[in-house]
Amino acid sequence: MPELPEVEVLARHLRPLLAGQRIRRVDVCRAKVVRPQCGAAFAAVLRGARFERVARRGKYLVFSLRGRRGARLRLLGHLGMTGRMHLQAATEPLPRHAAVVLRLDHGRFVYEDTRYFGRLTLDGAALARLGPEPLGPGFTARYFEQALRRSGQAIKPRLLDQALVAGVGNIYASEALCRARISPRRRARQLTAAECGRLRRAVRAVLWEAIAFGSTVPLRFSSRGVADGLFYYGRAAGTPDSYTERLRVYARAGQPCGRCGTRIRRLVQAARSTYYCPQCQR
DNA sequence: CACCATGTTCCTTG
DNA sequence: CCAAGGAACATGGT
Repeated sequence: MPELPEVEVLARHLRPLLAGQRIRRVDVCRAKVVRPQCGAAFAAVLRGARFERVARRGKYLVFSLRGRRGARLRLLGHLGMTGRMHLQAATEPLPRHAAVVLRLDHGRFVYEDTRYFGRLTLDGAALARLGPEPLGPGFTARYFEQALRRSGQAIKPRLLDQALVAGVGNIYASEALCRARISPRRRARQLTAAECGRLRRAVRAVLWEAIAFGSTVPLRFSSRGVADGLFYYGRAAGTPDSYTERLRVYARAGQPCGRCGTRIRRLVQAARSTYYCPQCQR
């Protein structure tokens, strides 16, 4: 669930639910997802803290809290590939892969992650390494063009570099290149100014539309069942077919391109799948 | 059994 | 030293 749009929708969902809530107790079920590595120290700092703000930066959730002695705390959450966060009643069963549980005054905040690739950390250093927000003012045409000019890497894996632009992942990288009609194999520095401009606009449009889509789906962040509200692969269980059409190329190898009918292809770049239309994207 | 999976970090290769 | 690519991480779905 974890590219920028999914994290943004989650942040909006959690914001009103967490504001003002106090952490009574912290249970670290999987020590490896927590930093500092000592789960006891992590728990001790957060115990008694109160949530003040929930924000997003790239693929990170940023929780601002006030510690029990008044200190400002910043908790970063990264969902890895399979992480989820939701609130549940204290009487509900914990999900199988619960990694960290924050017990609140009423109910609890659960971070679960089947593969445990995600992280919760009190160390904010990761944010300093991120590039500009793609939907923010720092992601200018000039910045993007100059940043791409410095790399001979293929443009698709280049888009996954969080220091170039923060929040684009494997799904939306393919989608943005499709929308901009640029081949994923093109070298970054060989894109023309016009192509850089198209790609920048495509990145923004694809992310913006995904957020808009996610925000209109009634979200139910339950840990079990199919309709858990996160628009994974563009499919929300039990919703009309139009939602399944949301992604133009991702995971559609062999299916006809919606524009020209050519079969969509899958290729592997830097050990990740890329999907594209060989006719439309040159 | 084989292969694939929304991400990041670390190691190797050139 | 640098850039780029691949494996590792851990679990589940098809």
